[in-house]
Amino acid sequence: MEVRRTTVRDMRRSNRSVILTGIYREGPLSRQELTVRTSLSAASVSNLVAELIAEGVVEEAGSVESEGGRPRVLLRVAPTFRYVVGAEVGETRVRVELFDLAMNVLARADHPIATPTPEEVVKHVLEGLSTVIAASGTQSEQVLGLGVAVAGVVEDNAIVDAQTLGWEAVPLAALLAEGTDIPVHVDNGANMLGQAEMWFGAGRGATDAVVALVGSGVGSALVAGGSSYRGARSSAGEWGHMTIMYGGRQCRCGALGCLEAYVGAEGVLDRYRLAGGTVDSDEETAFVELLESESELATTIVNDTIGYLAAGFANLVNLVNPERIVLGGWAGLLLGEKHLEELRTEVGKHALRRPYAQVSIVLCELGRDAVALGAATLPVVRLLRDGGAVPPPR
Amino acid sequence: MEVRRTTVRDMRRSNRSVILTGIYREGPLSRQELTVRTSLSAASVSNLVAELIAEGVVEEAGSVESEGGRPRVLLRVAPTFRYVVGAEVGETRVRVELFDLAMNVLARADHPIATPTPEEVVKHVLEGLSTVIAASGTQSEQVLGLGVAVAGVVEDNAIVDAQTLGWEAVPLAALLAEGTDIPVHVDNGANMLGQAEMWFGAGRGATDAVVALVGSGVGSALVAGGSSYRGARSSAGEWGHMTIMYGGRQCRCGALGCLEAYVGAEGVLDRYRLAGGTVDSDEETAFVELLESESELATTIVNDTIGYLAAGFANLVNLVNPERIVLGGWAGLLLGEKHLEELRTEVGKHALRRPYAQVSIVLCELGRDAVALGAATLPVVRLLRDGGAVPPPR
DNA sequence: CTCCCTTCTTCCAACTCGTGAACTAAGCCG
DNA sequence: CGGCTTAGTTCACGAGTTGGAAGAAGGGAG
Repeated sequence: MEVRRTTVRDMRRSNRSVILTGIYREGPLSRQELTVRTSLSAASVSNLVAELIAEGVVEEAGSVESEGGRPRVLLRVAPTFRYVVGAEVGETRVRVELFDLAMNVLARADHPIATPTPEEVVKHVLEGLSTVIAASGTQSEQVLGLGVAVAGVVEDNAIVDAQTLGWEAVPLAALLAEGTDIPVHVDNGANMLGQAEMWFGAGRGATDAVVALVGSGVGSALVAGGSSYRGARSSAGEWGHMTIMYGGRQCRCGALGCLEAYVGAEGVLDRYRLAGGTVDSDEETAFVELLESESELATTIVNDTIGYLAAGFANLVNLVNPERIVLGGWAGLLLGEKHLEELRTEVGKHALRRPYAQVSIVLCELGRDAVALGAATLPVVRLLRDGGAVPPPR
Repeated sequence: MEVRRTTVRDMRRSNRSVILTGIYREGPLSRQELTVRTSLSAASVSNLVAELIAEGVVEEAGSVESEGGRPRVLLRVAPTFRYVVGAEVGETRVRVELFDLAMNVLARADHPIATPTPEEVVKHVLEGLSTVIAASGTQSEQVLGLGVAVAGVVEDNAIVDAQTLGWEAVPLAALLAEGTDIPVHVDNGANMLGQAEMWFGAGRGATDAVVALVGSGVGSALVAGGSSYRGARSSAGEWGHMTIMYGGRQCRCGALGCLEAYVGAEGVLDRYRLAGGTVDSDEETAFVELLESESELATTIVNDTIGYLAAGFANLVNLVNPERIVLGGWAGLLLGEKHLEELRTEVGKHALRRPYAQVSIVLCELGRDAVALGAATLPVVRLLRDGGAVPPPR
């Protein structure tokens, strides 16, 4: 009995949420359009909008002529109503960015980091937070929340396992909360990048999609029915460790034949090397060189990679039946820019006809710096869910 | 802007639905327990329950002593309030069953079928419907709905594609509706079996699960967040055609290396045959013999099968992070009864540690005849969703 | 057998919300 | 400037939930 919708007050909150979400997600809208889309009465829309305007969440933004009558007044979420901060915790740096509600970057703070211990990271995130708040000239009370993206498994705002950082069971949100009054949200980096693409990039408009990220490793973010799917215990989306070659290459996760071992940049270059290719010491340089090389060996390796990746995509298509697959990650983008058409064709060879015909395969639009942007949407999601109700100051 | 929750009337409907669903799914409950679980006030629960009792949907069912005070009156959905019918359309027969709301079978009609043309099937389903209604002594008006399970892709109650039956674009629900006034629902057979297991079998209590079906072919039903996940266009769950051996055995779907080609009974026996084993002409007999044989070859084949199946399971574990995987299908059950422990161990070798630790792998409890039962839940789902409101007679 | 205690259930006044219909606002056209 | 069209607002009303108080139903003690 999970669903509990009760009092008449909840209804109002819910309606506020629907209206606010509509205004935020579907661009400036007039009250009139809102009544149509929400199937609320004009009276209620007016009423709720008036409330939202009075609270400063929504503002009027010019008008648009209608068909002969009174012009519609467009509404938008006031970009400067509150601000949100997103942080990306990487292996080598911490990046913190402050956005207004229209998701314009107002300030940024990067900090290189040598050994990413939890203490170091907490310190630099908090420093970055102060820095961006100061640099943007906003007040701390005006910051709605801080979203933090980490490359690891996150359950209930606490990090459970982050191998690349060497962390285990680190209550990151709690640690950060000790140093700030701003509400903290922590989530997985791949999910956050996916979230950014879904809201502002190639995923716009889709409700059932997968954002597939191919870098040195391979991951993905699943979106089902319009919201991120986390599975039973928030670790869904581990697409990289799907077996596509039973008994095949050893993956760093220990298993054999994982997709990552074949299409992750590391795996690709390793295959190239084993086949006799020479590989630059820098992974990205090497990968670019491989893609640009016209040698027969390089071509074979690249083609094989496309084939393996296509099988991985086909598995997604068959199992999840998404309407869109968004390919990203630095290696994924490099690969996709040159070979997207072949990739699509290859997916068709592995996937069932019907779901294949229903999926579109596209590239990420936001580049790889969108992680902090995605993280910054976490507080926004909450704002929208709560219908613009701002948590009381502590 | 999909979510639209509006008027105060919807709220009542929704609350009725919550209460009714609670009573139905969590056994007999007292009003008092309902107030706790629904977080509605005692007044509202009483109010709504009174309404439900007056309409005959719910009835009191004895009482239970509380701690010293007035005993609680237990409530249950009146089993005979309405009846539901489930039909299973197979390649060789049509089975129709009538249940009361407690899902006791009250009547059954089987009909062998030679060439499953849509006309034949429609005719026999409708005949079966009349038969079970007559046999159970109920009135046609008392039948809430007819759920039909078909082995094929179903979109919006219409069959899009059913290869095993040789159907394409058959508007089955519409065809059936021409012959009866009872509301008709059509859905995929694997999903229906999954639904039955989730409600009454090994899936009880789980909210994120996969029901994996291994028979001659291989399929699955995905359950996410408590309800069946259909994907963008209702064909999610095609687990059998996931590539687990890139470039491997040819599958009947045309692709290479599908799971089904390795663990579907047909694929298993084919592998056995190719390796020199002798195989009975009847598939099931042959499969049982293979499992019982102690020859080295047979053992190898079975062990390999477990390995492949484990890889398929591991892919599910990694990608969707379910809390439970329920293995069923005739071949799956035969395999599972003997080798479940090995299967679990093997899954551990292919899956990531964390999600593997969070999943439990169990066998179906309902046997393979539960398809009609699952189909019959379709009208029940609707009844619960609508809070016990019965569609007006036509 | 009666009274009291505990717990479950119902009744009632108060409050909140969305709706429809009438009404106002605002632009356009002739 | 008046009529027309479309957009947004006001208000009385019906519908629903709630908290608190009263009622109902047993069990136990004397």
